[in-house]
Amino acid sequence: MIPDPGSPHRRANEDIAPTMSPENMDRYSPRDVETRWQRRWEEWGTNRFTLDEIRSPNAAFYNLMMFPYPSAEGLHVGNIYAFTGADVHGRFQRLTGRDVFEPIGFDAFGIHSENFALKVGVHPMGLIPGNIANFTRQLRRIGGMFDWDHTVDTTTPEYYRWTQWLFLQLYEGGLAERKEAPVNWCPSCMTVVANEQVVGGLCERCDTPVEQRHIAQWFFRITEYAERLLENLEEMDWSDTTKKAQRNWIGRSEGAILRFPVVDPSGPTEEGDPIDGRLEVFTTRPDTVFGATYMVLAPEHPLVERITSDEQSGDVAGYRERVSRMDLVARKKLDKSKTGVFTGGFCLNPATGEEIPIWIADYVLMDYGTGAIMAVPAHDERDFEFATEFGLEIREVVVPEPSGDDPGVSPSLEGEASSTGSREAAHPSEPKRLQDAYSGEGLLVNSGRFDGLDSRDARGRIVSWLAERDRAERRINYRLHDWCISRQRYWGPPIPIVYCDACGPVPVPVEELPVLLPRVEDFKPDDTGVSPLARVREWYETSCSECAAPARRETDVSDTFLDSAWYFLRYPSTDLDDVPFDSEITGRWLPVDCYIGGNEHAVLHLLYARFITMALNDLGHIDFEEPFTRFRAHGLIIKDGAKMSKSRGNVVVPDPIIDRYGADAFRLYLMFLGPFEEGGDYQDQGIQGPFGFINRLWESVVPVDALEDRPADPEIERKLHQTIEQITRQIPELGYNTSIAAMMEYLNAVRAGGRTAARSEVEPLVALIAPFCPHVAEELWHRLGHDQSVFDGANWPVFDPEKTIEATVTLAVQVNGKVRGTLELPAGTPEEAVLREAREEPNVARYLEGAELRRVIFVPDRLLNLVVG
RNA sequence: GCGAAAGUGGCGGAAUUGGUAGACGCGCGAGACUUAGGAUCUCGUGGCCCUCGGCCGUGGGGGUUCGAGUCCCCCCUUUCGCACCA
Repeated sequence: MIPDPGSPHRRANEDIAPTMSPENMDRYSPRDVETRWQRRWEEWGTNRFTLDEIRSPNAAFYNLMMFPYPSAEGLHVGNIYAFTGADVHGRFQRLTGRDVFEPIGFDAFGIHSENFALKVGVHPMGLIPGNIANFTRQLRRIGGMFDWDHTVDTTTPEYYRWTQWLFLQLYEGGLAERKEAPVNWCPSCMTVVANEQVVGGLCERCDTPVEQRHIAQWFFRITEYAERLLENLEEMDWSDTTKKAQRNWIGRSEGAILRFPVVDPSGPTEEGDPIDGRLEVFTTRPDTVFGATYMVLAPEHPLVERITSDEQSGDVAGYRERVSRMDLVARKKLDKSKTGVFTGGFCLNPATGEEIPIWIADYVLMDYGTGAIMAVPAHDERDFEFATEFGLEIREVVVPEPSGDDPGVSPSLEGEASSTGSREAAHPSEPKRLQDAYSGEGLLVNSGRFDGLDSRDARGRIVSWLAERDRAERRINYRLHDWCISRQRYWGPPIPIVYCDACGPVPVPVEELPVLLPRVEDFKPDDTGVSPLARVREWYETSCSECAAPARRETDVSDTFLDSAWYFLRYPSTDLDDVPFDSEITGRWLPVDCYIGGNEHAVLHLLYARFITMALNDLGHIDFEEPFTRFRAHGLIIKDGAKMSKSRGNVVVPDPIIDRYGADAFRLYLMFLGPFEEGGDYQDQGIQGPFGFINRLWESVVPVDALEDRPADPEIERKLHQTIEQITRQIPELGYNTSIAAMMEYLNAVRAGGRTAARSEVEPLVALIAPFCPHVAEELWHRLGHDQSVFDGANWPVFDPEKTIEATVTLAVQVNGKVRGTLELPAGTPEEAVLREAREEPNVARYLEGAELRRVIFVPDRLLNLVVG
């Protein structure tokens, strides 16, 4: 290999001093090999980049993996699995000649660290450096191709200064706003938690039931990007499951806003009465509006008080009180029966003109749609249940198409109404009553001029009709909420805002950043609903940058997800301290070519990172709007059929395994135990196979003098080219387990019958194994006489398609679809010749005896199927 | 309840996408070698009948096809998301 003078990688040292004594030179010692090469990579700067020195724009490859939270426990097997899988991909790219930037960092702010610090009674500022040092040691030990000159620690002022800058950019761009909002409050963590961090009504971190509170919070207006976040997914090279998860989370639904004029208890309100305003509902089924027999508001709906009649005000207030006290678990329990109270108020159904009662009930959620619904009990399960409970009218307005070929979706009626009798059954004069809501499509009935229309067609027409009188408009609604980034916590970047009595909220001038997080010994959150920083007067007291009057700092810190929403932009520019990221360097390396991470972040982190990237794009800071060209989620490692956890006692501790078998064997085993994107079951004995493989490879190469200097055996050569072909195809698709199997098969073939390998047979294998086992590959590569790292220069072997072609093939001969024999024949043998050979085969002939050959199916080089009768 | 993914030997998993099911590895069995090792090597290893050979076999039941682990329909189970989203 001729060293590339233009390579940014430093050339190898001339002499490489062996650290082993001659007598143990020939035995594979993972410890010796790995410490030697880790040291050498460090000395040579093999993985370090001067990021403005790449050979050509196409050669740059940004290989990203989700950075870890540096826990006190150290790296767990799941981390190592993920990082190894990503590292294999990066090393492969590099072996094919690309300049690969593979950074790593630490996501060390957040509740996780803070809670741990509280638990052990050590300040997080004292705790994090040790954890990071330990992680760094372990990360080096597993042989990742990390560029240690470009790491990120989100808790350093050098980093969070720019996190604060990012906040200010969004603030200036009108994408950050402060508003009072009902929030989830975790009484145990003493903080607001995002909707996303509430799992089944419980706090994601401590499983405490979450309550509701109303606090002024900072929000990022991610909902304004809902449509773009959704649209871009179409074209992105991400795993389908991740895209689906994002789509579901954004939750687009098409429907309409319908306006229901309020009727004053003392008499009908004039239409368009500006004082009274109008009640709006969101519905995806405007076609059922003729069946809306009552309306329900969320108990927190702002119009409730104005609608409630005097007689009902006691009941309404009591109900609202009860609901507000209720935690979200109880409220969201599905199996509980519907509750609610009548407000005493009425509104007009805009389609029928009838007065319908207005109720409040907690099954209507304030944070979706308009916080109000039109209830169509005949065609919505929840409304049906509610109407049944409170004896409200159920009016059927959609009946299934009379074709009746799909009885499964017909409404079941009491009595013996046939499916074609639904129409009459639905007539108000009929005493028969629906037993279930029918939420399918069908033909409209009881809907005035729209009777007989298909419900799908009726939607648009009814909306247009109501829109003529300004009672409806089309609307697309999203499940996605704005991103609440405030945390009433200590361990995060202070939000860079100052409150001035005269000027209101004033952004901290960029040149004054960072707003340093002060070292506060008492950082325990309390029940006051404000951050511990609000107890540090000398910190929060400041002056307004606009009018110089005394002012007060924002004491909330920002969400950890904000730290991780832009770290990939920082990595290439960590050398620079006057900008968050350099535009030229960013233009060269971003967007990220391949991002690998866990599915647990498939929704939130990825969505936030996409949003921030889009916002920065709109604000003119970067020229791309999607940060991750390709994303793949790795699977989960389980043990004994269950997720590893301390409580189960099935946690695999990596260090002792690496001590015994080496990082290379550990890496190889992890990549071998299942498809990378699906994960797999960790078995303690499993590493034996890959470890043995490395040993056999070692023995096949060492001592190098014993290698035969001859052309590869033709059979072996063919196998080699097939193996290269397969692996070159599979590694980019993360088909690691099968790639490793292919290498094992190849080595088995090389060693079959105890034959001695030729150099040309094993040298390519050393390069092939390099992504998985970088240390041993380097060692063998070096012993084979190369004085440069195997990763410098495009050392990935190239296959010759000609040489993958088999000379002879094994054909299966079937009689009536059952294999009765096989034939070894030259590749490409035509049908007639195969048939002739097949008839010679005794076992085949037996089955053809006395039978009439009716049909012959021939798949070239695969099989021959003889159909006899 | 809704959504997604998946069910293949004792185990982890392969299968060119409709063409010899079980590659590769673990484990297990037998043997070889020995500087006794957590080493290495050889052979065997889905079940049953065992005779060259045959029958059965990819969660269960149907179907399409010369041929189904793969495609279609119904059912069962598991895992993971979401969970009153109008």
